[in-house]
Amino acid sequence: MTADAPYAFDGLDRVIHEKARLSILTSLISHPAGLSFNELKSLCALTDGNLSRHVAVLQEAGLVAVTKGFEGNRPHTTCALTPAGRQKFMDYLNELERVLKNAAGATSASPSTVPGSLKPA
Amino acid sequence: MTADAPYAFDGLDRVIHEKARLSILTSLISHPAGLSFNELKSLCALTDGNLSRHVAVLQEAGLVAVTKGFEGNRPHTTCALTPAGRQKFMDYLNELERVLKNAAGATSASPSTVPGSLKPA
DNA sequence: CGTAGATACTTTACATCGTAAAGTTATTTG
DNA sequence: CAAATAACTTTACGATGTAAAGTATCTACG
Repeated sequence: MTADAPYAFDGLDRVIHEKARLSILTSLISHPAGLSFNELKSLCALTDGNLSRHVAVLQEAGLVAVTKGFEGNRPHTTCALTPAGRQKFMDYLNELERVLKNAAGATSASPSTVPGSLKPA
Repeated sequence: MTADAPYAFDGLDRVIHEKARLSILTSLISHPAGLSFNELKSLCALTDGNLSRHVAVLQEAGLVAVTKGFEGNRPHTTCALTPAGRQKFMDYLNELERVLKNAAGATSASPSTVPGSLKPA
């Protein structure tokens, strides 16, 4: 009797669930070789300050690795998913799929539902 | 050239995307006849105050209809999706599916990606 | 040569927001 | 009638997302 809340979605990690960071992570998983600061900026449509902060959060959480170097003589930051980050993101995606299935199941089906009938199927 | 940020996910409405509210909306779409305050509380594993606030937000956004009445002689609040809420939630779910497809596509495929090759497939 | 503008970020500062704790009103129970 | 329970609501605080300003370096122009 501890908790069987079917719609609680505990697996939706806060760090990942945030929209901007979800964008960043999706970009990165699609580009395993990593992406530069500016590439991320345009792919995700984020401002400089915004991206900087979110990347820092992801780095502190150990989800992305940030490499600061120089391209020519200008600073050049590259970001890539860490193995752990990739794993956690996959876990998150699994939970997302669960959300989607839960919701999608109800959307077209069940033309009528009685008030008393909790806990669907 | 205004913006073609493929990973921006503009459709992820803030009001819906929040974890607790996502729980509530998923609960409600699965129970079209509506749910009581307490049913929602246990389905979503939220505290009283928490649920109260989130429901208020959803109501102000026009996504859920809140009906306050009496069951016997105790107050009894019932929540249900509005038609608009249902529509917006469906739109959100579509965007979620896009996120999932974007990410899932990259997870198993593409054993190597060259740094220069942006804009996948 | 110097200065105005661009590039690549970082830092600060504010304002919003989620959450827990306390408060409210009414109603049972001992 | 006092204490406990029920069903919420309000307040208060801390965390967090975002925009604006700041920093440092480099390039182009006159």
